[in-house]
Amino acid sequence: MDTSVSSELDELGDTTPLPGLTLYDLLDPSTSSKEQNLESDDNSGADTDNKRGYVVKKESSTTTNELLNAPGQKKAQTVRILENKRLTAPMGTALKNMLEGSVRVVTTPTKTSSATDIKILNKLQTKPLNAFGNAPVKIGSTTIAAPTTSPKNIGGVKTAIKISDGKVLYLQKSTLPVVSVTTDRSAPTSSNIRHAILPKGVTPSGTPTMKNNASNSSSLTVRGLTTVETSKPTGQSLNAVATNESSSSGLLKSPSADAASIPVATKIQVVRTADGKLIKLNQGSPPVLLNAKPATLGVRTSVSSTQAAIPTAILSNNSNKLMNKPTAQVIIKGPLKQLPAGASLRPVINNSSSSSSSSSNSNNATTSTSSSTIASATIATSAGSSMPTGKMLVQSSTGKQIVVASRNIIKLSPKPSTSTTSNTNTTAGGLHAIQLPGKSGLQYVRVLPNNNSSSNEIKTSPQKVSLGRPRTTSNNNSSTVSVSNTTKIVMKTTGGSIVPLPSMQTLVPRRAPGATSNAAYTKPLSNSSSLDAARKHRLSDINVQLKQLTSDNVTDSGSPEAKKARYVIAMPHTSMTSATGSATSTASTSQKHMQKLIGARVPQVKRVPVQGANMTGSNSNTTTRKVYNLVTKSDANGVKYMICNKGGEGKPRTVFNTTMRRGYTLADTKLRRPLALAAQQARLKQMKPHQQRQIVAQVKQRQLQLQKQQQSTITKPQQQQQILKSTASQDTKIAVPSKPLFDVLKPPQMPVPVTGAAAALDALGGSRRKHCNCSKSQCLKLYCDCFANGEFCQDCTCKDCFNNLDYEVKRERAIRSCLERNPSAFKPKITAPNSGDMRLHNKGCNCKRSGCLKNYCECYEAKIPCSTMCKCVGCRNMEDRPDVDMDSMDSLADVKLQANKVKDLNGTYIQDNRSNVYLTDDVIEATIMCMISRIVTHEKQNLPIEETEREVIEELGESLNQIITFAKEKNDTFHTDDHKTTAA
DNA sequence: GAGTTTGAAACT
DNA sequence: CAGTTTCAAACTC
Repeated sequence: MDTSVSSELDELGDTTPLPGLTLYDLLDPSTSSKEQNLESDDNSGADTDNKRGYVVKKESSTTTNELLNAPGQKKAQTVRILENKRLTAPMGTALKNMLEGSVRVVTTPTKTSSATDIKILNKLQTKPLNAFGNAPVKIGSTTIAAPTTSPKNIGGVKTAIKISDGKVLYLQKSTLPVVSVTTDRSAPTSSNIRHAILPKGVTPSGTPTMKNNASNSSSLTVRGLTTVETSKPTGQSLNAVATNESSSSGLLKSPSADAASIPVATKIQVVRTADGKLIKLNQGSPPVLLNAKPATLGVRTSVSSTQAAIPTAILSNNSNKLMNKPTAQVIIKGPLKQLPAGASLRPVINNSSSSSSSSSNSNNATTSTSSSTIASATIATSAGSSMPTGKMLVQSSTGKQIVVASRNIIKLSPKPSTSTTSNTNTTAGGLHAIQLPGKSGLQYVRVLPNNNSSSNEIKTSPQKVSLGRPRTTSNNNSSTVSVSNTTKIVMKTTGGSIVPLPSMQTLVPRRAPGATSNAAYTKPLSNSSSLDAARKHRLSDINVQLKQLTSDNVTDSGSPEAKKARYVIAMPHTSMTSATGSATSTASTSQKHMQKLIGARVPQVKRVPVQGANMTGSNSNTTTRKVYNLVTKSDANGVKYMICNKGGEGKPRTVFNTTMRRGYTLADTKLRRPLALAAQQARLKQMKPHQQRQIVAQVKQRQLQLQKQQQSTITKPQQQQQILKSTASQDTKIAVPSKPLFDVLKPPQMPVPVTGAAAALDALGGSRRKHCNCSKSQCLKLYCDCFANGEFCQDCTCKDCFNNLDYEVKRERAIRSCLERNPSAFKPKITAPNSGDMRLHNKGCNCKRSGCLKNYCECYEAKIPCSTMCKCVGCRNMEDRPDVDMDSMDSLADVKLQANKVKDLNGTYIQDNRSNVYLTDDVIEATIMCMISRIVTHEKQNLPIEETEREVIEELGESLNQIITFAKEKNDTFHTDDHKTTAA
């Protein structure tokens, strides 16, 4: 399948946004020579947890772009998108669905089967594998099971594993195809046990039931495991983070299973092998092994579980047969069988939930393996020597097997979900829309052919991995991500923003030395080989770091580099914070800070109502549902794009009556209003490829800007505390800046094109503010409004424009330069300190001659009054008052202007100071005294300061009114006298 | 449309 | 940080 944009547009044609599915992670144990460090790490559980995910000891400052462009770079890209978690309006429904965890999975009609598609890029392993029981079980390079029995085994077969909550898991190596792991909260009684057959020493965790195919002699079946703690004598919890995530991650709990019978599913973070090594099963994410989540793995399956639906990783063949399965299965197969030559390399890792699913399209032969089990995964592990290190065999339910590098498997996030319904639909264009429990939107996944033949890895199939994962923070946002071993990714939002993601790393602000809380938004500083860096910079790492961000006990264990986040596309989750009642978001923190900066004064100006502005004060939580279709696409240059289709909220538009100058369009998210996703998609379809790329790149631009902003936002200690506080309450929720990233990523909100400003419409149909006309700045300076707004120049009349994808390097350099000069360069200039507050210019204007009554003035242009932040001279752009209309003020201004322009005898204008006649010292003093009198009166009455302030201002207004009236009268007299004089 | 004005951005 | 220059939009004619 070609990954043309057009086809992707078709995919995007499905308008229903998916719940926050995000590209979560790539499971890459094999590549982690660095992970070996972790494996051998015998540190305490806390340390282990802290270090989780910090696989990379040496960070590379190499930008993603560079990495992606590195020749021969075929590593699967790990991208994490922290989506904006705002709920779509109506919030009630969306939030409810989200909280309930309902997820609907829909597949595109073009494909016979629906499946989240994962492109397997690795070489095919043709070697037969040893039986599972005879060889170490490996996933990737990680050995999850050793052939030898450990002293902990019970009867030489079972291994008792104590989990963090006191449960005991018995891991038993069995020759039987299915191994059961039982968990018992108190004792290894058989009654209250869940079975999973695991090799000794292997402690799978909170993962979907992994059941091998019947054909497989040796397999792992892990059901409903909770966070697993090895029975290491140290007793140190290896999974500190995961322990309390059961509610949020809700991995395995099936709807039918009650809490008593089924332990709360949690995710395994670390597993200790028989040889005593600690194996990191995943990085900060609940998913085990394949990272497949129990509930949600099954596309099209409706999983009803009190626990949150888990992200699903689906490896499916092009037919996507498994997608139609109502069940979510992840099968891990032990021995790898020799694949027949030419055999289809389309592995399917299908996760199906046994829960009550109402999937309408269950065409799959695969059925849920167990009623209670949430999901099963079929994965052929590289058994012993037969399987190359870092490879695993993935077998579909149809029996097809493929050897893949584990790093090419995208790990889905363990998003818990409580809803029980899931629907699957098939959309045209091969796009599969899935709805996950707890998600009100749809996630689209798609199988795309791998066109990159230059990869040194054998491509198993022309498939592309499209994985989405619900975030741990519930949201309505969904994202479809297609990941392939491409060099460049572009994210495109249906909102009209398309961002190239090749240099996602660059989007992450540099991490300040010693900074901890903002580590997630930092990028590595050090330079290293592109290959290593690319591999290192994985979403999983980010996940861990983000998770770490949520922890107050962030330590500096390991190298400082270890904590640097990579490839973070932070998606603020404001909605969830409010939905969950968690702490305030970063944005609110920032707003508070801004409010402090501007002081108590909060102008109540209503002189120029902003049309379309969401002044209802509705929180930003309620609006966003997005679908991020991260589909790699290669252009002529080999640049691949990840299209992020933001649904729900749609393309934002500026609601201003007039066009806004630079900076305003990024401002208040409340000003953005949703645009029908379908309309956006339709517009996008109409776009030409280069236009689409442009838009995609814009998203990146905005991401970069927002990342920078977010970094600066969270640097303040109190803000960090707030973040930590909020995130701590959210368990697995990742602390991300509350300001929705994709609000920023959105195209600037422009006035709805009412007239023939069609030219102002951007490619996505959204109104485009205007077109720049830069001639000397190359559109790479803030002079250029397009650049300043994070947009690419489109249909502009600029000269020598570098503000496009063709000059991305220069562009990014320019962006950095701007940010170096002013970290807030791309921040919104106009923001509202609090919801419902009057917007204010953050920096204030500096007008000298315009009186702030011309569009030269940014405040005036933004239709907001000048504030104390302004340094303007002769400002007349002041707050409006009910009793003083601006017309009067304008009249006064006119009087002044007229008075100042008095022709002398030669006919030239001379300065006339009569305008100052009205504002004598006495008048001013009297006015001030009146105001002071108000203050004194109020103080005596102990009235609120707000009221005092209000009345003082009113007093001032009244005084000005009188002055104006007087001035007008005098002016009339003046003109009359002047006329009489002239006549005389 | 050309020229002027203006103020933010950039520079020194 | 202040002053100057550059720049592009806003404005005027």
